[in-house]
Amino acid sequence: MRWSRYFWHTSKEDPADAEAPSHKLLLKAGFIRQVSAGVYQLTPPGVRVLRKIESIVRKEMDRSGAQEVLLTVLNPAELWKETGRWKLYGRELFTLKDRNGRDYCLGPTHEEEITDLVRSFVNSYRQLPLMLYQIQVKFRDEKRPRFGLIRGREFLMKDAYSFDADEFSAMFSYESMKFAYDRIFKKLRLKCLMVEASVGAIGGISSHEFVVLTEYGEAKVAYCEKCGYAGNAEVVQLPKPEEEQEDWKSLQVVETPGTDTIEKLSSFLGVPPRRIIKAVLYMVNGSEPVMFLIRGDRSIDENKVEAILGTENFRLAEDQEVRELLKTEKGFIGPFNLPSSVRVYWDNSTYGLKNAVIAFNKPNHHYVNANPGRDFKYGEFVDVCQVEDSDPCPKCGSALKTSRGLELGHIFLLGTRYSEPMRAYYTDPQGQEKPIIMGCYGIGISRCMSAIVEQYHDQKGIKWPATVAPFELDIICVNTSDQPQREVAEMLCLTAEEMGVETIYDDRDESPGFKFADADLCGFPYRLVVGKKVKEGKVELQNRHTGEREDVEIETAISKVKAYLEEDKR
RNA sequence: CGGGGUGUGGCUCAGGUGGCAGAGCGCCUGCUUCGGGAGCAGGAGGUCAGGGGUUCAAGUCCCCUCACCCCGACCA
Repeated sequence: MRWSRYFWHTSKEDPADAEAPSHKLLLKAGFIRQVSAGVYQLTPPGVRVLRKIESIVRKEMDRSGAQEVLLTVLNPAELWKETGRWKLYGRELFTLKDRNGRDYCLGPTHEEEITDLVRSFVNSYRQLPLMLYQIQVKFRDEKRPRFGLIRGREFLMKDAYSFDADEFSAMFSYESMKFAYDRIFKKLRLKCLMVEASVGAIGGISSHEFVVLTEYGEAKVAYCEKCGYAGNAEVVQLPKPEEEQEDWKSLQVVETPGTDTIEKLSSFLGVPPRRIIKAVLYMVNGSEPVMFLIRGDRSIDENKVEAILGTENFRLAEDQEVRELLKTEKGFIGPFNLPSSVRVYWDNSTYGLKNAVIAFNKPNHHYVNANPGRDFKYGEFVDVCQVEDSDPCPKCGSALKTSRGLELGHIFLLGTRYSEPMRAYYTDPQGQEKPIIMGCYGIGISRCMSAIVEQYHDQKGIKWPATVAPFELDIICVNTSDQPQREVAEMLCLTAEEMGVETIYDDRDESPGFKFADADLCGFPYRLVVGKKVKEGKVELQNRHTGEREDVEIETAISKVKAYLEEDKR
């Protein structure tokens, strides 16, 4: 491909609206262009990368026995009403009406539609198991699109669905997807962690996420370097700590004016935050007060709260509600003399404290040296504590590490959440009608493109792994007005194409520095520089990943590149 | 959905206290140059996000709307 005729336009300036490296570089290098919030166009090189990711995913899906389908973008509301998700999915669903006023949505995921397809043809155990997948554009009206392709409102996703006769067989399908995902992320060269994920309110059986560790992700994960355990922060259970060993001191009431935060209280009393018991009041379903008590140096994980409450419909109590219910101010909430309507939960972190500080619903006052058993009684213990670095691993007890992560894949054993309400039943060998056991398995294809850039870039630009690079080789002619140089460059270009090396030939009438900068920015794994050394029968081969340069014979240059590439892609 | 910020040429931005619309990059023409975003000369390119208001006069002051970005809670 000749760059002078190729629709590829890079920019010298950093784009103003981008923050994340992948967002910045994909824009600057001209792979994507923004059309509106969370909606992007892909240019020819952008499509080349995307298609490569897609074909890696497709190949591994096919290999694991999944069969490709193409479902619709425009989904009729009826199917969504069958499972109740027309209402449940909420504002994220892009909805529209046709000319006759019928309701549709732009598919954000396709459980309903695939179940509809399968139930129309499958009615016997003899037709199971079955695994179908598609690579399709999805639409979600995200509250906050972010970071370019990382979270768009329109994005490309691979979604697979498994259909099995029983749970054992379904587990088998699930495991086969785990292996497929492992192979896919290896091929994409993504350093990826498989973490245990929450099964959520759907009541699924098993769920894992595949996350890459990057600060531009929205998942919080904890992992153990000792035993290999890894989990989404919200599923990592934190146990009660050891009871502290310290003699009881005498209980005191201390005036603590204006100490409405843990920091202020801690420095006012000279007591470390971990000796303070913090009370947080939530309102569930608008009006049911629930109090959580947690150690002052820890914070509440609202995903865990959701799991305990069984609803996502809760929020922190307003100042006014605190006054009405507890006759006190925020910062002075405690578990004493509460109205009977207030449910109380003690986080595990509060267990075994000695000589603690705790509020008792009197503004500007705290108890100091409060001790469980003498001054107060614990109630029901729960785990709502956010995981932090060096918390104990739930498997082996070693210190955990925590990190931000970007979720690229999610696999989920669904059970009969969709097959039951949609009556996707089959007849078993005994003639009994049974619901099909389902699983679903997603990979954010366009998101992977960003994730790869997050993991493979430097100051100068992108460093595409050979498996997904838009072109494998960039040929630069230093002086295009030098006849011999140009002839060598053209010849190398032809040879490369004949030998099946995907090549772009930078024949643009620009200075060498300009072309070098673009080559670094756009991230080709290999670059051949045709310059002065042509006289000696040599050209320079550069490796974008290692930065290494070597002079190679013109005759063998391409076969050398090809050999390197084969090694890289292995 | 809460909080913060920004909208001026294709891109990145400048335009105290109202007074002829600007620069750099990019683009076009010509000449020179050619191993790390070249030089000189000439040229084109604007609904200053949109609407309303104040004023002799608004990019600039006031009100409203819209768009986009960032920080938090949620999805791949």
